[in-house]
Amino acid sequence: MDTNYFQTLKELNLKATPKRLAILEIMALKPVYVSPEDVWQEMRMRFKTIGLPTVYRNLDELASGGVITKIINPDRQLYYFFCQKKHHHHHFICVFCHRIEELDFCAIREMETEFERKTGSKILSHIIQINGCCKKCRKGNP
Amino acid sequence: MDTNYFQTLKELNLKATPKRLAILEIMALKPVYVSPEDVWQEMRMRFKTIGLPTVYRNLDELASGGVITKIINPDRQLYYFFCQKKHHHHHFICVFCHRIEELDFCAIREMETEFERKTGSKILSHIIQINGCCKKCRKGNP
DNA sequence: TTATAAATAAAAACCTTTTTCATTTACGGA
DNA sequence: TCCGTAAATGAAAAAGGTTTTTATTTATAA
Ligand SMILES: [Mn+2]
Ligand SMILES: [Mn+2]
Ligand SMILES: [Zn+2]
Ligand SMILES: [Zn+2]
Repeated sequence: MDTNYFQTLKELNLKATPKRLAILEIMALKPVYVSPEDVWQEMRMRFKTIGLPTVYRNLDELASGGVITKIINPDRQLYYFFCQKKHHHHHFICVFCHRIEELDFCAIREMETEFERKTGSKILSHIIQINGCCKKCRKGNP
Repeated sequence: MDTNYFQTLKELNLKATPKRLAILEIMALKPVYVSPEDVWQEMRMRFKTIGLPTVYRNLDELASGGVITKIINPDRQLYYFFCQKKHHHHHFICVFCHRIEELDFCAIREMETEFERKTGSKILSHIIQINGCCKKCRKGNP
């Protein structure tokens, strides 16, 4: 894991502010996905003044830069996770404790049973969704 | 496609109100996923009084009953779709026009290229996420 | 050290979704 | 068919997460 967050921020053309560095440190340590509110709570222990909008903005910027990843949760709120894996992969998320297991495979049904046996987890549902731009919309979009 | 929506509602122990029937009719015709607001706009053409909360409530009930399906959209708002397929399957969604293609396969990477070639769509991203309850949380949950 | 653009705090605004509650409606049983 | 009752609805307000606005502060390149 790369811990030169100053460098990380420079590469995104973002100023290396103490608060940004702290957000990266906080995120990198967590084996769970977190809400902006979660991050804010931790930030408040480190800084006497830290606004929630600052946390929202920074998390959004870091996600746009690909440093952290947005996590889809059934509650449709914002969550982020600092992935260790850099190649294409997916996640098992626990919607109760927010713990994440990073997965290397991509097909689903076939391995559900084996996955449950190996990890002791109970799979409640899975999401597979392909997002894109249909034929009609390609005329004038991405 | 089953169009006996009166029967559909009875099976869910829901009263067959004109508004519920209209919502089902509206949903069943659409090849796109829709927001509660979208449905409300159509309902307003059919009823002089129709509250947005009624639309939200009914869509939620229908989704709980498995009649319609929640669609995950990157904007994290509520969307629903009336699936034609009844077995386990997934969707290609166009985030521009909300058109949906119902898919029969489950693995992803392998077929992206073929899918794009066949349909003329451009896949921008895909979501695979397994939701569940981890080993630790199973002690006291689902 | 200084100039400048970028980042921030605080407050308010925003917007989707949910709740509350009084009124109306569907419908099973008389 | 008529009633009684639980369910459904409309209107209004509230909730709650997220974003915008603006004045001030800060990082950093020159
Ligand atoms: Mn990951
Ligand atoms: Mn479908
Ligand atoms: Zn499209
Ligand atoms: Zn868990």
